[in-house]
Amino acid sequence: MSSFSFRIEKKNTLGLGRAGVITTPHGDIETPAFVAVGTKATVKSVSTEQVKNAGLQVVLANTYHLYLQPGDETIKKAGGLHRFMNWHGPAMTDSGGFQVFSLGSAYGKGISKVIAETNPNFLIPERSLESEVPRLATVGADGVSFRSHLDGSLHYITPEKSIEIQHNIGADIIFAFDECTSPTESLEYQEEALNRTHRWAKRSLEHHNKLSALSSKSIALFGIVQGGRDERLRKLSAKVISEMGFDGYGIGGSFAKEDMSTAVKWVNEILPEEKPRHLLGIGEPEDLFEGVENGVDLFDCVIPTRLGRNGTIFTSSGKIHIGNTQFREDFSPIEEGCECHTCKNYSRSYVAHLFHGKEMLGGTLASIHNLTFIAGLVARMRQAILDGNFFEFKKDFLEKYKKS
RNA sequence: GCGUCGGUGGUAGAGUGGUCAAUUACAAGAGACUGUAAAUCUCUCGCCUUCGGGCUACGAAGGUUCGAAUCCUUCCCGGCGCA
Repeated sequence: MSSFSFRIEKKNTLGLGRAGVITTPHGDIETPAFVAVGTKATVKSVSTEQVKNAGLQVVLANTYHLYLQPGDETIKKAGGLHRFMNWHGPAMTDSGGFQVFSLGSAYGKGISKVIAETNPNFLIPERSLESEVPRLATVGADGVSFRSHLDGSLHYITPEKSIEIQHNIGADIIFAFDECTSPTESLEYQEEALNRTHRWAKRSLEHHNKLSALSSKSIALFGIVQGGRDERLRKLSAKVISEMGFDGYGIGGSFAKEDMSTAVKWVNEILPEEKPRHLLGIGEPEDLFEGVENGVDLFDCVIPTRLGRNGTIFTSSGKIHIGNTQFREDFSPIEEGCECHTCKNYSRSYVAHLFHGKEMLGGTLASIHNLTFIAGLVARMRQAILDGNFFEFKKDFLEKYKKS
């Protein structure tokens, strides 16, 4: 009946890493896989054809952003997300849970998904600058109040509402509505928020089942594990969410850089092995290795496109700022031997020129390369697992990548 | 030639006696960015510095003044007008 499934092909002998295949109504995803973020039903500055050619198998859009604009009813009328954005492969939507964080406790404070361990201020509750900036999201018991960043209008999102919007959007995989907490919150708050996320997970699942029963469409729902940086809460969350019976799992939260792999390990040792796991919002090369090694199957991250648009480009020997003086007359490709559209056709000098001239194509070419690089890296990790040499590959790659 | 307006840091362009190494924008240089409030943001941008400050600077040279990018004189250069 359900056209969603996950099959493990091979496991690492050490650690929790595995290679597998997720089947969705819009095709298979070979895992581990990197998911392109297309928040507003577009991977910024890149066409869906270019996304596909860059080797991406899946895209992730955002519930809250699409609800505000153009509206989920519009997407439903258009025939669903796939047709609306002309992406015919597997697609996912995030629930809006991240916006509870980014537009709520993190709003205007310069706090993000991964924080530097060298900034202890961010880890001490109440030390975080009690910003004068009013937050745009406020958590209530039943849901979250959002003040639209587009026009100031007020919107109340409950788990049921998030699921309803996601069904209207119609991706293949959707997420339960959760609360991504700030690492600056106290342990007491983390626990309170976690209990809320668990209640919301249950409500998300119930509403999803209700809507699914009325629909011919097959949509998979992933539950989200939270728990901050606390071992007890992370493990509790993994257990509670596991027992609810989701199709797969998201691992959420804002991490201190050095905590991430530990938290992922705690969680993945508990989550059922036969279901896919998605580490939400993570995508730097070092982090991807840690995730895969610790049993993550899916990653999504804005980093390839955001960095690309801002002029930072991935290469196998580290990141470069393409606008830097040294590239102005460097007529070699971004990365020698790279098969992406950018590297096959343009020089560093040309891309640098586009950035200096503020030409839109610069962001596009850089994004195409970065997407190719990151998706390709995860694909190589997958191959390494299948070939039984994941750890050698990790060592070789990082040695060269971090040298510069 | 006479008259007139003007010459400010890479560029444009503020400032018109002290709070000016000089507002601002652009250019330039560097950095940040991890379920996208982001084609965005931050920092630097005369020279030297033990980061306290020191030195040289607003066409050039003199002068007035306690003090000048700012006032005066002459010169040089440019725009415009009249010859």
